[in-house]
Amino acid sequence: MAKPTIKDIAKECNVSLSTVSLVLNNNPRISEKTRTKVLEAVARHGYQPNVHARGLASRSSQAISVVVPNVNHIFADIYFGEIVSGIYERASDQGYKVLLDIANKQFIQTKEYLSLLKSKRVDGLLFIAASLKDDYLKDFVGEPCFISVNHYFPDTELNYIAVDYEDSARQAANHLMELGHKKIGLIAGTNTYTGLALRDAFIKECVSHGLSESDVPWVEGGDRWSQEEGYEAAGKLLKDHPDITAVMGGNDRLAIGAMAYAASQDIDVPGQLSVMGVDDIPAARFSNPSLTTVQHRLYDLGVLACERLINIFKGEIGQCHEVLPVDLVVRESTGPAKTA
Amino acid sequence: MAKPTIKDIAKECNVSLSTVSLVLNNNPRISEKTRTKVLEAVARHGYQPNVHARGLASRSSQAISVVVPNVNHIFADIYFGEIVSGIYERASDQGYKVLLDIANKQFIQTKEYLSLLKSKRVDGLLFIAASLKDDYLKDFVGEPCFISVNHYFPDTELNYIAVDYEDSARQAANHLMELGHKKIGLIAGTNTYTGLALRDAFIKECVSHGLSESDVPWVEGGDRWSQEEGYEAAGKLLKDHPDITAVMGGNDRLAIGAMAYAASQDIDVPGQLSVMGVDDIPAARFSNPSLTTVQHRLYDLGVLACERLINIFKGEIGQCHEVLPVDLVVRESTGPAKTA
DNA sequence: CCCCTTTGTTTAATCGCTTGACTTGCAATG
DNA sequence: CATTGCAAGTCAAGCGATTAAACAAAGGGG
Repeated sequence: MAKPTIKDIAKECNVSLSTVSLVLNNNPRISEKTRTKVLEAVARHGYQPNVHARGLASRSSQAISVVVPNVNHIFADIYFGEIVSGIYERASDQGYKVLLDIANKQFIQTKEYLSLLKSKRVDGLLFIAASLKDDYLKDFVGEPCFISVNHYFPDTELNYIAVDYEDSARQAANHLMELGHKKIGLIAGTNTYTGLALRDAFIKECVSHGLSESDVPWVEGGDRWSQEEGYEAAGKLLKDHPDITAVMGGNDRLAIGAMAYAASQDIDVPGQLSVMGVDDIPAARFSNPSLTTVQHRLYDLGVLACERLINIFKGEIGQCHEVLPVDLVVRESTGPAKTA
Repeated sequence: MAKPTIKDIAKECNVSLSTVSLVLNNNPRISEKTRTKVLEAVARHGYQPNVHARGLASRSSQAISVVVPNVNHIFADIYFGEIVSGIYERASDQGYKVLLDIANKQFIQTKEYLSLLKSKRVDGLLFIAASLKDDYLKDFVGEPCFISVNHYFPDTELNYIAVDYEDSARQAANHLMELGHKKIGLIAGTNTYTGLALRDAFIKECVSHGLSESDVPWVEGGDRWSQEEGYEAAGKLLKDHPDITAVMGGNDRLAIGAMAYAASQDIDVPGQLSVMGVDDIPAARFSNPSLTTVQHRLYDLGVLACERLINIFKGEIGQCHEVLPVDLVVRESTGPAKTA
């Protein structure tokens, strides 16, 4: 029989349509006997309920969309892969499918992110790490079926979930200050609010421990948060402020770039210069010297983001403004400040 | 009005349900006048047809699933990102949505890849580069709504589309032989049929130009096709065959690893040893020396894979067994064989 | 002036499932 | 013994579109 329907199963079992449906939805009102009878017939025919009929009647599609930025080679960055994997994990074990969307011009101009919801294609959206200029996300204010992942917009009520960039900054600042560093250069990515938050929190923490703002000079890391940009930025930083004894990178790749610059100038790390980053990407462990950093569990972030979205679907929570703890990971690239 | 339906639009325009539907589906039998009247109402209400109602009635879902292997940090490899981006591009401009699936244990054991089709969740599937042991793909023999991307199974009728690994091998072999190399080491990934095809074609080409099989020793590259594995493999190769003057990597990462090994042993590339790879990943251009390689246009592969699948949906083609041309890219890492 | 096309629109059947309201049979209760 | 309560099912009304087939009006040819 081609494509059996619920009707075929019902007929074969001598029960009504609705009984089959109830069995399939684990309704407790069905006796164990009929239940197994039905399930056997289902297995025998390899029956799969039609997802559209189901979605139409139940007005939910058991699917979410994951939106990633339209960056060239987006997935070259482990960052997204990790989060997406986490999302996929939780989604599939909760019976949700994952749609992939890329926030390209068409997606934004046609407001496809809203169409997806209106057309019931998905029950909700997860936006991964947009940048400062993605203000179209404001369309989602008041819309519960949406969470911004690892990004947030100050002064809005948008749902978000992110790792704690401010605490990352504080832990990093304290680690360096405890090692005696009194003049610390910062390479900051400033095209995201989380990047800005990291920069500001870092400087603030330093100042609150007695350093002055001029003891914490910072330079722009660039939009791609890349190793190459870190290399450049470190050069600028050390040229303008030859007396800094430590460099803090806005992420690990910037930090690794900074170490590469140090190596190119025969500056010993950590002997003459301490360097640290944020994220704990795999490369951080294998760099030479291995990189001290603040670990962000991005896979877990993905898992949790998905979980919160589903929590919202189920009405278990009404909104989501959550921040995940981070951990300092001390490796070889940081050491006591050299005494002048 | 909450969530307008086709009925609301029809009422407002004083036309029937079907008229609106016909307009929405660009049926030419509707007059220009009614068409614009309807479209205006649609725009006014921000109406979006319910995807489930549509799918139920039209028995198609305008969505495809892209299945990637369950590899840790899968997206760390640019490889997949490129193909997926290409697929997304063509899918969205043809009005198809893209579902992301990961071929993990659950996905395979529950035969979810079949359920997706049976439940009409998607109209078709694109499997990206599975490995030798993924024989469950045989379930798709005779199933048109499926294409294996950059991978194929010999002796089956499975649809596939892939870059030309055999020609890659031939071009590489000829490039090295033209430079005078007479003893060439090969680092081969052997956990995919394409990897095996590359290895066999490379050796065959060399032999057909007068080398003997012992002039083309090969070692296993490992399952991850990684730089680290390339480093190891190069060591083994050069230890067992100190007289080789060139190394061919099964992909760029293996080749870059081999170059790293050469550097660690103060072997000059290309002065003492030529090294080349396959793929032309971005890093190939930036390695030192820059890497000679065979370019695989993976983004284009993704675009075409998606196009072929849609061709099949439309009945424009019945099957797909296609191979994409590749191009030799000569850079700095290969040179004339050193004369003994 | 009648019949036949053509063009534009409507009618109505369907797609396959969910779900609140209703039935039935039977054991327990007062 | 009539009544109540409950467990296990069934009924039937949607859900919101698509799409043959039917139909009405307008034009065209003889």
